Amino acid sequence: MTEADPCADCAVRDQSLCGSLTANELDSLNRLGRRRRVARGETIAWAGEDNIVCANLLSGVLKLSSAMLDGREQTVGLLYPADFVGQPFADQVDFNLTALTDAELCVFPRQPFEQVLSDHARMERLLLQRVLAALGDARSRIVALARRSAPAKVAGCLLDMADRAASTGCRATPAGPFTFDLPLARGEMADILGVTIETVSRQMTALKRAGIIALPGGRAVTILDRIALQARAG
Amino acid sequence: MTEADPCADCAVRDQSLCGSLTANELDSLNRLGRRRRVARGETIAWAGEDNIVCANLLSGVLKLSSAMLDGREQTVGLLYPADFVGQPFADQVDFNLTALTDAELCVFPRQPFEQVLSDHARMERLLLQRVLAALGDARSRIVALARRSAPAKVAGCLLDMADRAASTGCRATPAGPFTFDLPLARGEMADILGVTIETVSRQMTALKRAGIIALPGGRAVTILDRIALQARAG
DNA sequence: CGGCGCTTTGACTCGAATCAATAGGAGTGG
DNA sequence: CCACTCCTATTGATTCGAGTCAAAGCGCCG
Repeated sequence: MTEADPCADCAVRDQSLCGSLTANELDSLNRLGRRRRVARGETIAWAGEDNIVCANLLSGVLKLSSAMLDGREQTVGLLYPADFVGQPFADQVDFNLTALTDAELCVFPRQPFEQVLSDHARMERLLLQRVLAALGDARSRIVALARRSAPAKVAGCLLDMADRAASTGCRATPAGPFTFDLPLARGEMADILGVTIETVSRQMTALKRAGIIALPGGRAVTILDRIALQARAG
Repeated sequence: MTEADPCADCAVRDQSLCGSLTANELDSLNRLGRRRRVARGETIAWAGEDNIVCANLLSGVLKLSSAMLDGREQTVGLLYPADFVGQPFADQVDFNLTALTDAELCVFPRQPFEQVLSDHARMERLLLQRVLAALGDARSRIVALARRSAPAKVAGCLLDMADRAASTGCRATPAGPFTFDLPLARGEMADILGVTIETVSRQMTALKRAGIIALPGGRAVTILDRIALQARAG
């Protein structure tokens, strides 16, 4: 091979779909995969375009979203490192795919990737399980969007983000104060929760005034009273 | 075989996952499958229960739903004939599964069914494609629930139901008046759309007064002006 | 006929959107 | 270092849509 093994330094080798493959089998994907960096805010694919690629997300956070006619936007899902990105077997892309932070992808052309799926049943099985999990996640999100009040949405979002942050380093005592950086701007939270920026902002200040969270500055959030936050998440 | 081939009279033989199997291969499922009838309103599985079975839906309409603490309910998906029912690989059921109409299922014990998936890659592939489609559907539903007004939700629901009815017999001229039976009571529409019964009722009468639909009685709905209905669906 | 469940309608309330300033904060250039 | 700008976030005043509460109306079946 003229090229160094691109998987050797892969941060998500064991967490991603590739974890189902032996070093040997990985070769077939190796030949297909190309690293790609995207900057915060960059849109990787637009809804309605031809569906060209799939990928593994190596680092960063991506969002899947749908744009309304009136310019508003609704986020339908978030993608984190080791998540699979893309829609196999679809001719067109259904949702915009945008980087919320700087991110790095391992990109595969879609159709050859589908062939790899056919050749590696364990990988297809793993993908099926991930898609089933994503389906469960999307359905839970339906319930939250349709039935929760704005305070509950914001509290729930903060808890989700805190759990996500806790599971990727920066662990602290689960009961005590816990500080982390939101990967989301207010507007992005609003797009996820199906409310306006102003509503998110108001709920955040309400939580701050209630002594449940603190906002030390920047994108940092400190959870002072997790129990109270969970109570508000309904 | 002591038992007559249960697939011989299956109404959805070619539309369901079983369509991927040859008559020979079908034997392995045949041995697992049992027909089950459920009555309108009957709940087949409760969220939180052990996940025992998967199934193909032969006839009728089922809903997947989540119950709120306060007694309200949110429907997260509908299932139609030939749809696959259940969550392979999950230990617990995530959502209540309830019959909206009298229905008939072809039920498989979950774990043996998973083995059949492993043995029949074409079938697993087909399931993957269906789950991907369900994911896209759930995400579209997220957008509709989070961002559409009540009039748009009701109009959109009627169009969905009309399309579904049109594709299963009772076809009429696409432009002219088109009458069909809603499989849903008002309360069920409300649970799907994330609004109250009263709101659904008001929107229906608003559409009737605008001359866009007629309500001939029972569960029948006539679409008089599809264009206007589409306009309201946003 | 009477009761029960579903639907419609009305009056009122309340929560979140909208409209409109104002305030921070990061980066730039004088 | 400070003034300026741009962008995001916060805060306030007001509106509007959908929820809530309450009361009929209707159809169905015993």
